[in-house]
Amino acid sequence: MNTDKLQLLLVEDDLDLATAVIEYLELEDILCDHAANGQVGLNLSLQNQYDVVILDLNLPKMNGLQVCESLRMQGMDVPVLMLTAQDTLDDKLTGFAKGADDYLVKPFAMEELIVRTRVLARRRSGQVMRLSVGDLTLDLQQKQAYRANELVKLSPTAFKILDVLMRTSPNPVSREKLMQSVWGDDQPDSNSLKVHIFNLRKQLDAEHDVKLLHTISGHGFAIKDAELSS
Amino acid sequence: MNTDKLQLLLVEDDLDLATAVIEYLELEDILCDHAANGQVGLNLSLQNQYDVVILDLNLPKMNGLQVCESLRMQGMDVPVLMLTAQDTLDDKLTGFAKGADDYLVKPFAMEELIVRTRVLARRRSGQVMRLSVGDLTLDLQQKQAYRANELVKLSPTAFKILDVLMRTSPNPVSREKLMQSVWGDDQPDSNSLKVHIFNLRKQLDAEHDVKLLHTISGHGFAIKDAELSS
DNA sequence: TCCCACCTTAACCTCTCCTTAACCCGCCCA
DNA sequence: TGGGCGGGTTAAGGAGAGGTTAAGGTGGGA
Repeated sequence: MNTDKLQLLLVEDDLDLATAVIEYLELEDILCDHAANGQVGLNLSLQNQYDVVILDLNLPKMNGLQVCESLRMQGMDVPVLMLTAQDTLDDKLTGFAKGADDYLVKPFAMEELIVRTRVLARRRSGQVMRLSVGDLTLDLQQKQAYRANELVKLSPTAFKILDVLMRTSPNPVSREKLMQSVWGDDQPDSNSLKVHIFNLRKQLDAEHDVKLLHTISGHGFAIKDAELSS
Repeated sequence: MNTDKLQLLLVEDDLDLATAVIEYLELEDILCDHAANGQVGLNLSLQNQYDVVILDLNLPKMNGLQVCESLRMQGMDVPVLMLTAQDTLDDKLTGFAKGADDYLVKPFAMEELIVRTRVLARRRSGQVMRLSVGDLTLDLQQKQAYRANELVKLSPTAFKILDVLMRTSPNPVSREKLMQSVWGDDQPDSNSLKVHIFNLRKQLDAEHDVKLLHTISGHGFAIKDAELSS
C-alpha cells in the first residue's frame, strides 16, 4: 500500500524550474522522477505507478495535452496536474477535457503546487481522516480502529464510545455524556455502559503494556497515553 | 444507476450568484441543492450524499472552513470545492488544510466551475474507465471484472454493486446507499441485496485466499485488500 | 417456442451484538 | 463491623443483522 512516500513524475523541459521543484519536493520527503520531454514522460507514466503526474504543457517531442490524452486512452487514471503559463479559459477547459485533474497557472507558489499534489494523491489512496492518541488510531472513514498498526475489532457501540473519548482526549468524559452520545434519549436502564467500557478496554488494552483507557474516579473515562498527577 | 445525474450542493449566501450558478448547472443537466448558510449546508451534506459540495467561505452562522472541517471530522469524504474571493496563498493553504479538494477564486468563469466540479465527481460517477483494488480490476467500458487477471463472471446487478464499492474503496458503503445506487427509488422489499452480496462474494473471493469483500458490522460493506493503517 | 441467465422472494440458519442481572472487590463512613 | 457505593467482571438470553439455499418468475436470445 502507499503508506510510505509519494511517488511523483514531473514532466518539464525547463531544467531550472524542474530542479527547483524537485529540490523542494525532497525537503517534503517526496520522491520525484523527472522527464524532460513528452515522449519520455509518457513512457515513464505507463511503466510506473506514480501517485501523481505533474505535466508541463509546452514540451518538446509531444506536448502535455497529447501526453495526458494518450495516458487516458490507454486506461491509466493516474491523477494529472497540468502546469503551464497558458491561462485563458479555453486553455484550461482543453486541459480538463484531455483528462487533467487539476490545472495550475505559472507562475505559482511552490506551496500551492505541493498541497494540490497532496490532495490529488490523497483521493487516490483513500482519504486520511483519522483521530490519533499514542499508537491508537481511529479511521473515521473505514470505521475501524488500529492499535500499533493492528486492526482492533470493535462493535458498533464500542466504536461510538471510542469516537467520543478520542475527540475529547485527553480530557475525561462523564458517564452521562457518554450515555447521551451513544443512546441519545432512550437509554438502557442497566449497567450497559459499564459492560461496553469493559469490552472496549479488553479489545484495546489487554495485549498492551501501555494502557490508554483510564478511569477518572468520579469524573468518567478518558483516553490518553500518559498518567498525570492530580 | 447513479451514472445518471450529478447531485451537487451549493452553499452560498449571495442569492444572485447562487441562482446564476444553479440555472447554469440546470442547463448542464446537473441537479443542485442550495443552502444559504453554513449550518444548513453542513446538515444537508451530512444527510445526503452529494457528488460534490461547492462551498463559499464567507457564510452566516458558520463559515465554510468550519463546515468543511466538521464534515471531515465526521468521516465524510465528499469532494469539496471552495469558492471565495480570498486569494492569498495562506487562504488557499488553509482551505486545503481543512480538507478542500479544490479552491477557486472569485470572480471565476462559470465554465471553469463546472468543469472542475465534473473532475471532482468523475472518480465517483463515470468517465474513469478502469478501477482497481489490489488484484481486482473493474473494466467499466467492457463491463467486466478481473481478479488476478482472470475474468470474473458477474451479473449486471453484481457489477453495479461492485462498481459502487470500488469507487468508495477502502471505505464501507451502507446497505441504504447500496440499495439507493442500485435500485434508485423503487427498491425490492426483500433481502435481495443480501443475496447479491452473497453471489458477488462467491464470484470474487471464493477461490482466493485474500478476501476483498468485507462486512463492516453495523456500517455496511467494503472492498479492500488488507487491514493496514498508518 | 424453448431455454437460459438473471432477479426476486421467502424460509431458515448462524452468529454477533446488546442488554440484563448477577456477583466481586475495595473504600469510606456510620 | 457492616452496609452503601463506585467500579469491575462474568455469563445468559434474546433480538436482529448477516449468510445460505432453493423455488418461482420474467425477459431476451436461439
